[in-house]
Parts: sequence; C-alpha cells; structure tokens
Amino acid sequence: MENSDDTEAGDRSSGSGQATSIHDVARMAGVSIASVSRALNSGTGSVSSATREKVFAAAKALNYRPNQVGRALRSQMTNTFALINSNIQNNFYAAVAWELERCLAAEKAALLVYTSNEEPETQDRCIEDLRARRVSGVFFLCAVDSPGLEVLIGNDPVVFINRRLEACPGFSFVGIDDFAAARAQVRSGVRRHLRDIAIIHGPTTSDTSARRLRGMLDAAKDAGVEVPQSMIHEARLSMESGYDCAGPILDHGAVDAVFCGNDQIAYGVYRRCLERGVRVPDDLRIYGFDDNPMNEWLAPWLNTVRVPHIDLARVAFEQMQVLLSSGEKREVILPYELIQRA
Amino acid sequence: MENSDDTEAGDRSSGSGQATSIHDVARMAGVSIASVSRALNSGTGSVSSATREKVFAAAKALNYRPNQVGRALRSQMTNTFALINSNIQNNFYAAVAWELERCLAAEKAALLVYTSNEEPETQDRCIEDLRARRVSGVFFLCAVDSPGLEVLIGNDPVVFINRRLEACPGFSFVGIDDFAAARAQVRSGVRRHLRDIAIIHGPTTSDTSARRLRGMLDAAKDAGVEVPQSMIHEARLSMESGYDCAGPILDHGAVDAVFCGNDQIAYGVYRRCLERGVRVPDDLRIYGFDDNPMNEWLAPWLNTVRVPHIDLARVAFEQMQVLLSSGEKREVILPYELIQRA
DNA sequence: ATCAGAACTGTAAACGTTTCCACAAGTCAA
DNA sequence: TTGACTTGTGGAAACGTTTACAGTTCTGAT
Repeated sequence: MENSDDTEAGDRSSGSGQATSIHDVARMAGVSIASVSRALNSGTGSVSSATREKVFAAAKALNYRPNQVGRALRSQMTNTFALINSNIQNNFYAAVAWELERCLAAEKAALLVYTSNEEPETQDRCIEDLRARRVSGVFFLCAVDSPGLEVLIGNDPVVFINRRLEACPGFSFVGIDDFAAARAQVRSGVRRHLRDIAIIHGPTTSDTSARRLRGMLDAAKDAGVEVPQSMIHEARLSMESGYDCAGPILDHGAVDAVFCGNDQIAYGVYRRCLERGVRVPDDLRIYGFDDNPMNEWLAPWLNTVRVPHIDLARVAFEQMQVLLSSGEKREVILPYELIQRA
Repeated sequence: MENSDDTEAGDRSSGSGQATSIHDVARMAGVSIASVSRALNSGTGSVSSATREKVFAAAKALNYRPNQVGRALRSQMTNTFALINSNIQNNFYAAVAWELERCLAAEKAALLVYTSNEEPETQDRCIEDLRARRVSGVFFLCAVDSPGLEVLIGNDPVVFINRRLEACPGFSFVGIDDFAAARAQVRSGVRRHLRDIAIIHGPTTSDTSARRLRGMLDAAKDAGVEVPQSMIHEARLSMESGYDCAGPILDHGAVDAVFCGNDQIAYGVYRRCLERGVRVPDDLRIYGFDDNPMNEWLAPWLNTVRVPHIDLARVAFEQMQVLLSSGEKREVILPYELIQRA
C-alpha cells in the first residue's frame, strides 16, 4: 500500500506475456472499469477523489498503460499519422520527416513512414495499407498522381508537402513559391555574368519541377539569355540521373553554369565534373534546389535555394491540426532563401 | 450484379465518413459475419464456394478492406513494427530505415519511426509509446541504455542494429566486427606511411564506438605508432562535434591523418580543414566509418569502412522473423569493406 | 420530513474483427 | 435405416477500451 518506492513490485507484466488491462486495475482498486477509465481520462465524467486515488495507486502498482488498440477501436481515433515520401534517400526529406515526428511526439501521436519511390503503384499500396490501419491523417512529401490518391483525398485528411497535386488544387499544401525562387536563382546567376547556362530539371509530371523549370526559363528570357534546347534536360530526381544528364552537357563545351531541379541532381553533376576534370566552381557553377542540410558540410561548391525544411514540417503539422478540427484546407507558401556558396 | 466494371458504383464509403465494415459485406452477401471472415481469410475454417463467391462479390462491390484496428485487437497482433533510431539526420541510418520499410512492406507490415536523439529519456518516451501501441517488434538503430529499454527487452521482440547494448549481451544483433574493421583501417593507413595520426572517436558509452576506438589503438600500438593523448578526442556522433574536435588537432600542426568514429564526425573535420586552408587529401587524410551512401557522390576525399547498410536491414528483418517464430536470439556479424578514396 | 438536484458509480453496449462452439445438412459405410 | 463422420453455417464470446444510461447516495432547500 505504502511502498510506492518499491517500483517493480506489482509489475506482474514483466515477462508474463499478458499485459495488464483496465480490468486488472479495476479489480485491484476495487472499482468498476468505467471508474478506472474516468479516473485516468480526466476529461470525462466525475470521480470522487477517493476513487481517483485508489485507481492511481493500482495503475501505478501494476504499471498500467492503456492499450492503444482497444482505445483506437472504441474511439475511432488511432492518433497515428502516415508520411509517404517519395524517396527517403534524400536527406532533405529525411530532415522533414524527423521534424514531423518531433511535432507529433509532442502530441503523443506516432508516425508511420512509407516510401513511394515516385511510383504510383507503390504509392497506392501504401495508401491501401494506411487506410486499412485507419490512420488519423496523411502527409505526402512529394506525392505522385495515382488512382488511390484520388480516393484518399476524398475521405481522409491529407497535407501535401513541397509538391502540389496538379490534378487537385485546393488541398492543404505547404511549400515555397517555386516559380519565383527558380526565377530569382537564375536571375542571380545571370547577374554574375553566367550566360552559357544549362538546365537539368525534374520530371514535368511533378508540379514543383514544372514550376521550377518555368521560373528558370522565364528569368533567362527576361535577361535575354538564350538556352538552346540541347542544354535543357529532364532528369529523375536522383543523383544517378543528374550524373547521366551532365554527360552531354559537358560534352557541349562552353557552359558557365548548370541549374538543377534539386540538390540530388546537382550532386550527380558534381561527380561527373570531378571525373571529367572540370573544376567546380572555377570552370563551372552548379546550382541546386532545396538545400539539403548536408550541403553546409559537404557541398561548399553548391549554390542552391534553401527551402525551410523545419518550418515545412511544422506548418504541415499545423495544417493537419486545422484540417482535423475545422476541416479547413489552406495553402501556405513559405519564404525561400538564395544560398550562394560559390 | 454483373457490373463489376462499374468500379466505384457500390463504394458508399467515398465521402460518407463511415467506412464499410464486415457487417455491411455480410448483409449484402446474405451471410453471417463469421462466414465473411472465413471466406476472406482463406486460412481458417471451410466455406462453400457459393458463399465464397457471394462474399467476394459483395466485398468488391463495397470496396471492403478489413479494419486493421479491429483485427489487431482480436488477434493480439498489430503487424506493426517500430524503429527507434538515434539520429535520422544521418543518411546512413535513413538508408537502413528505408530498406527495412521495404522488407516489412513485402509482408504487409508497417513501420513506426521514432527518434531518440541518443537521449535515454527520449528513448524511453518512444518505448512507452510503442508499447502502448502494442507493436509486434522493435528495431533499434543505435540504442542507448535506459531504464525503459531494460523492461522492453524482457517482454518484446527486439533486434539491435549496428550497436549492441553492452549491458545486455545475448540479444539479437546485426552489425560488423567494429574492432577488426577499425584495426584494419588504421593498419592500412600506417601502411601508407601515415604516422602522425589523430583519433576522434564516438562516445565510449556506445559499445560500437568503444570497439572502434580499441581497434584503432590496437593497430597503432602494433605498428609502433604512438598516438599522444592530446590527439585523441571524444566527440558526439555529429558533424558539429567533429568540427569542434578538429580545431585543437589542426592547431597542433604535424598531423597526417585523422581517424573518425563515423562519417558524420569526418564531415565536421573536413569543413574545419576547408576553413583552415588545409588541403584534403593532399595535406591531411580523413578516415570515416559507415560509408554513408552520399559519400560516393559528395565525399571523394573520404576513406571509410563500408558497413553494408542494405544487408544490415535485411538481416535485421530476418532476425525479427526468427525471433517471432522461434524466439531464438542470434548475433549476426556481417563483412565490412575498406574504402580508400583518397 | 420530503424532494430536487448534484455527485458519483456500475452495468452494458459499442467499436470491427476472429474463432469457438453448436447445430444442420449432407455423405458414406455398415 | 441407422450411425459416424465431414462440411458448412450462424450465434456468441472475446480482445480493451469509452461512454450512455440508470441507479444510488448525498446535499441542501423547502
């Protein structure tokens, strides 16, 4: 009774297999399970202080933790969220995921992580799974269009991060003004007298990549800089693909700068330059996009656009809270920052 | 009846809020929920083919997906796993997490991701949460010692990846022979006539870091290379900490090579060198540990030990399966590879 | 002393499954 | 025809919660 300092005394769960349930607590406290529930969830119903104390004592002695599965079934609320990201290899996305997990943990929510690999079928398998698990909400870190997604957004709270779904405007979204950022970046390059430029953009099926491309082209046209078709390449958002596209561009010879659809592509270009003996930044400037947190340490040669990844996650989290409470959908555009390292 | 091509026809769930349950299917098929369950879970009980067809038709028409929460409550099996990693910022860990997710997805299991930040209290909060959620098993990607962990390993299936828990030997573990790898690495450096060496090791509270340090010191002694105390520093496993430790070492002057406890530390050292005008690898060789997948693209100056991260995840997954079926705990030591880039 | 209302408590239903059990109907051998 | 066994089926219990509801006790005002 008084030996609350004897911590493990009543923990019959350790090793015994069966975890302790609300019934065990009720029995030990000599009250009904309803009272236990009421005492523990301070919100609902009223409990006498005597009961509350008995329940607390029993719960502590038994080391009771409510079974979230039972709770979820009853309350129809799993308090579990899903994050589908297109490519967890990208450190930038990992950083967003990390912050998102922090935000959720503060609310005692948990995060299921899925990877779509930019493949609609894989994404649909993820969606299938997360719907069966009745998650409370879904975050997309760069969604692709897929049949399952269309159904999902009709039924469940969804927040898009960093990439809109072009087919479905008006959904909750957090990102930057990619068009303006890309335009500003190229303009800044032109102002540095880089005039023979190449562009390796991401897939135009991605709304974000498409906007970035338009911004780049717009700035070039404005500045009277002509970018020949042969210097514009479409890549997947990977280092390998950047590497591949860099080949023909370097073959071409006269090129001052390469503007890439994201940092991953830029890394691929960098490696190709190294292999070719092209000095970066002396012979060639490389511009990326996103500002992967590693850049500061590993890529002093990289100019890029900083997308505020921490804020991206925090705002996405807030968006989700808004969505859950009021159902209101919003687009939030965060400020970007031009990072000129070389 | 025959309009199975009219896909969304019967999906009354879209937008209506309430998802369809087994009762809906039973009603539509004109059978009991027990029969629906039996028909859908082909394993248990026997069903007539007539019933099976009716159930399949109804399930398809209603777009029924079993509620995993109900199923978990009944079967006491969530088919959800947790991964606690110490630092998702580290790309190496992210890569392991990614592969683990792939393995689990193939088994229709899902992965809850938590981050401990190497803090025992944070780790215990994660453990608390995942236990309440009744996960089927837990993967640790670099665990720290904590009270909650001691309880966890007594009750739940746990696989340790990359770092043992020194206090509790005999648990399922996947990793490399850190002592041997570190020794081989230093020996290879000595063979290149690097004799003025510095060491920045990880926290010796980490079993892995401790083994690596011992391996380094052992090889140095063997080779007759003396490493003065002032050239041995303990860092946290972060870039910032590597950066900090590099300062005094570079101040010291005569140093050929720095051996680091992991790649993150090495990145910090690299940046400090850049700022100091120390040329890498011409003036100084840097050795890391893990071989972050980005290295190939961004760190051609880095020598390191490749820990097979894909295999790490796959074997961890297998270990978990073994643990769940037979309860057998094993240590699996994977081969490492010395990567000499510069 | 009576009664209204507040405060507290327990019973039971519900959430969506799986599975035990009992029962019905069919098959087959004696 | 009977009995034994197989096959298929539905009812009901169980998993661990929360909460509506009804019942009991207590308080305080009439």
